[in-house]
Amino acid sequence: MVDHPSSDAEAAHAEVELSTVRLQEVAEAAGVSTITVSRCINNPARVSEKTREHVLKIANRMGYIPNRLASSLASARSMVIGVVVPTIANPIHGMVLQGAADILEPAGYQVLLGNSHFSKQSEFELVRTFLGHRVDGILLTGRDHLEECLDLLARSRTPMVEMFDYNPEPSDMAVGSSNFDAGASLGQYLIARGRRQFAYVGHTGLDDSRMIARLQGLIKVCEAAGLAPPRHYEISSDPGTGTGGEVVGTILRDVPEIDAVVFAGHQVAVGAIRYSVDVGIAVPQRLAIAGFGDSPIAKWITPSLTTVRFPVRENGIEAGKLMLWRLQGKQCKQRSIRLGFEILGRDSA
Amino acid sequence: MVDHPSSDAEAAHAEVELSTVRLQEVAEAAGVSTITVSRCINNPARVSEKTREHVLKIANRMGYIPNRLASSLASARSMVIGVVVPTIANPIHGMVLQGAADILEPAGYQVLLGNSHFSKQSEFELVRTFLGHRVDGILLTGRDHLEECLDLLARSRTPMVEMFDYNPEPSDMAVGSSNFDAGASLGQYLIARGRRQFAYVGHTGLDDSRMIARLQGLIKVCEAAGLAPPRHYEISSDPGTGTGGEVVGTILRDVPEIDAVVFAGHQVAVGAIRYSVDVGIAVPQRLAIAGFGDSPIAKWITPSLTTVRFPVRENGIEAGKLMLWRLQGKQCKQRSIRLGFEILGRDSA
DNA sequence: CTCCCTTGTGTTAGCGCTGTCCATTAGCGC
DNA sequence: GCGCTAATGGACAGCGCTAACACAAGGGAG
Repeated sequence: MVDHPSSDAEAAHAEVELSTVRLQEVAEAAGVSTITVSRCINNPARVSEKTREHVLKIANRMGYIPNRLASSLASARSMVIGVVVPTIANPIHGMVLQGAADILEPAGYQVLLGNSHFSKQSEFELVRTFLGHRVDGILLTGRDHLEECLDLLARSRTPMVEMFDYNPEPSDMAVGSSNFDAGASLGQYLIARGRRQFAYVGHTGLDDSRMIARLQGLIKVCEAAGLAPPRHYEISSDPGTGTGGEVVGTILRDVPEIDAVVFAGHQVAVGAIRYSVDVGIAVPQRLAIAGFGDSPIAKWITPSLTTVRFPVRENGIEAGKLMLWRLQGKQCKQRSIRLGFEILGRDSA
Repeated sequence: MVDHPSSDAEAAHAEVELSTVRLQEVAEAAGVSTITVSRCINNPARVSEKTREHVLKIANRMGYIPNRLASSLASARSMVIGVVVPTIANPIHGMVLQGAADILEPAGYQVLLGNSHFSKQSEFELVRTFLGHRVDGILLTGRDHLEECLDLLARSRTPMVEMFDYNPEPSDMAVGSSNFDAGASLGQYLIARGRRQFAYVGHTGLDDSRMIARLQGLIKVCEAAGLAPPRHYEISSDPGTGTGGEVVGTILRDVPEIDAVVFAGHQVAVGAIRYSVDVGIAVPQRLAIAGFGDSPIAKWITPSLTTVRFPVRENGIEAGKLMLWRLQGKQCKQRSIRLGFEILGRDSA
């Protein structure tokens, strides 16, 4: 190990142009080979403590920032996880993402984000892009994907977790609550409280598979209770144009006997409560209103909204953990994690 | 250009193991050099149409996905933008991010996300990490950063946009509304409606500089109107432990003459309205309540919250545009973009 | 004193792609 | 025929890092 009396001056100069500080410069300044510097950073155990300290001190002083592109290329590990959400503007997905990031970042992984805008085609293209970046893993939202997308993922052998929907037979790994069960439980809750004739309102801003699963759960309990199946409506819920409470009017005009409306989401359900109160429909006396998903609005509206709470943040956390397990080569205990949910019985139903 | 009768068979085989399809394989299958394939993808104009079509068809058939790590390393452009937000679980930042992504993704850039959890130190570390990934640009939230962080950014010559706060003298580029002006305008609005004695409640979940700028605007108009400066309170607003409406009680006990409370955020203000209604403080007759930032809850609570709406999504969009301009080498018209805001006068003040 | 194993460090050969420079060809006017 | 330009494609040398192997030194067992 050679002593470099001039190394301080060199370091000061190097700091001016960060881009020029390479592993090799650090190695020269420290009087060791490049691989030793590399090991000091990535595999400290394989270097003697004395060398490590010396090298790291110099690397630090020179303001060395390892080039992860080069490192990833050489090692075939990018330390990046690609995450596809429908839209990050929806706080639900923000919370999932936060949960995942809170697990992945401390482990040294960075999150590459993509918004699919509820398009499976866009999702596929994002997956392609992510694979181009050679991400070490991919987190997808929902269980409904393009065949080609799953194919590509499988062929590329990139670990993948489907979030937000329970899937006992995932194409790789999955974590989420059962939307079917949630629909069934909410239905049971309503039936137990005397409701007999349901409408179900699906809407944009939620992917089809989850919407349908919730409906199917509802259908099942209706059947089991000997009730008519729920009337199925479909609306758009662009935040700008209001949340489509008007559908309540339509429903009651169509089928006056309906005494409970279940909305696929909570925002829309809140809009429906507003509307009903405004036009004088008594909630819950005349009409029960319920939804899926929770938020402060659901709690604070009058009457407050009966809804199903999903453990959103936990979903991201568990997805991150599954991914980490896989990446660290540990034998996965299970490929699919089932999360619960909770019926929040409030005033609207 | 040689004809390869067996190229189809080769392609089928290659598809099995995606990881082995390299530029060179495509080049061989197409009977051209690697650089020609590269140009077909990145610089189509430099290749004759005939060659391009032929090459792209083969690349497609082989399921070739360019390795962006290698490409970035060789070209010194990663097509990745790093974005640091305090927490993506907050829908405000989700919407900003969405705006930015909606501009950047169509231009071929991907977003690498980092959560600083309101810590400037974490922000700095994320910036270091991002620079390690050789991002082409960085978007930060707020105008308050570690000195070292700005230094590093400047030395690395990485384009950077500060979002969410107007800054006429940004260290690189900036976009946002003036929080000082927003505070002043809200103050004027309240004074015009007869309020004379203010309290201002800052809270966690918002960085200091914005909170203080809003307060300073308020102080200015109080002075100008010959009123006493606002009383300054500070609370924590962890979503779990409620939104601290109790501070209203404290304030009125401290200084009963206070007739208007301005909250640094809207969630907390909504909590304060709830509390006031519950304990029988007449809003707005006895006490005006106002906040900054808008959301459905602010509108739907009774009484509805008077607040300041910032153009959140536009913030992200403009930040993305600024970044793109810079990256495309166009002369920036301006380094700092000032966005407006809107006083939403509702029932609470 | 050899053998072998462990520990620490170095050498070599890429990872997959693109910038730069150069070679070839064709088309044109004189 | 010549030189000129423009269009097209190729050879080569890296980008900055690490996996794999090589090698030296030291220590314990036989």
